[in-house]
Amino acid sequence: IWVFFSLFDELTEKGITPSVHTYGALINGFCKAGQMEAADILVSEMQSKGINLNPVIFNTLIDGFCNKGMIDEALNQQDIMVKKGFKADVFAYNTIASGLCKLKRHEEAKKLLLTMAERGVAPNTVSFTTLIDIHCKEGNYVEAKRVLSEMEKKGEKPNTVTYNALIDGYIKKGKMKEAYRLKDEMEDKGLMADVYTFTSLILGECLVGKVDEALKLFNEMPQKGLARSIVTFTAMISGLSKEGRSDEAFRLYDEMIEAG
RNA sequence: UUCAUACCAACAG
Repeated sequence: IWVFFSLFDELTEKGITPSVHTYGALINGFCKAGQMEAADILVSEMQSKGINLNPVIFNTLIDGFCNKGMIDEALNQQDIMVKKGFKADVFAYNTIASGLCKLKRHEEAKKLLLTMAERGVAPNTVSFTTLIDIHCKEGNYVEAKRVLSEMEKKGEKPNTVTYNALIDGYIKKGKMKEAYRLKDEMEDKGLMADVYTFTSLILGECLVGKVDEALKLFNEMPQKGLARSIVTFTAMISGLSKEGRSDEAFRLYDEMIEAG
């Protein structure tokens, strides 16, 4: 980090002034790495150079603090943003809601997502998807499905992430038929099932003890041009081993290592 | 330049 800052200072001493976007990208990098102190330094630097902060920068900081579980500091940033004359936008709300979710503060997250409209910020696809995901994680796929209809009624289009969140809610409850139905539904809408969709379905089949069905999905992925992730492999491997099929599990393990 | 989805871990029970 200190190497970075000295190089960065050198650049600016040579009269190269980074743009807001450059700062934004750097701040985002530090936020993603959890280096909020470094992000803060860049923000101060921008201000001392008279570069105006924008809502994106604030949202980036809010996300960084949320991912560290520092909701209070995130809210503080939102406060500063508002005091600077920016409105808390849909990104800010979505980010804080998902931050609350990570801390298992589901009720507060739901309340935020349900009241943002009254506060003049229209929920978008991400907002609804977050809400769907919360209901699913609480095991309430019925309510989650209702939110899907609601968002469509309001003209917000569900995307692959929306369906994936919903499908995961169904498989966790062993509702495989309905999960496949949702997959068909998304494909009918031109949304392609991705590695998340398949991994959830594989996990679901394992949970209901249909490991062969899971294997079918697992083998279908490469044929569809989908790369299986480490998560896909571990789900499949643990499904096999729970059924006592350790030889197949080990074979997949080796395959996974070879594939990198 | 910013937000949402899959496996797994921990104290306690």
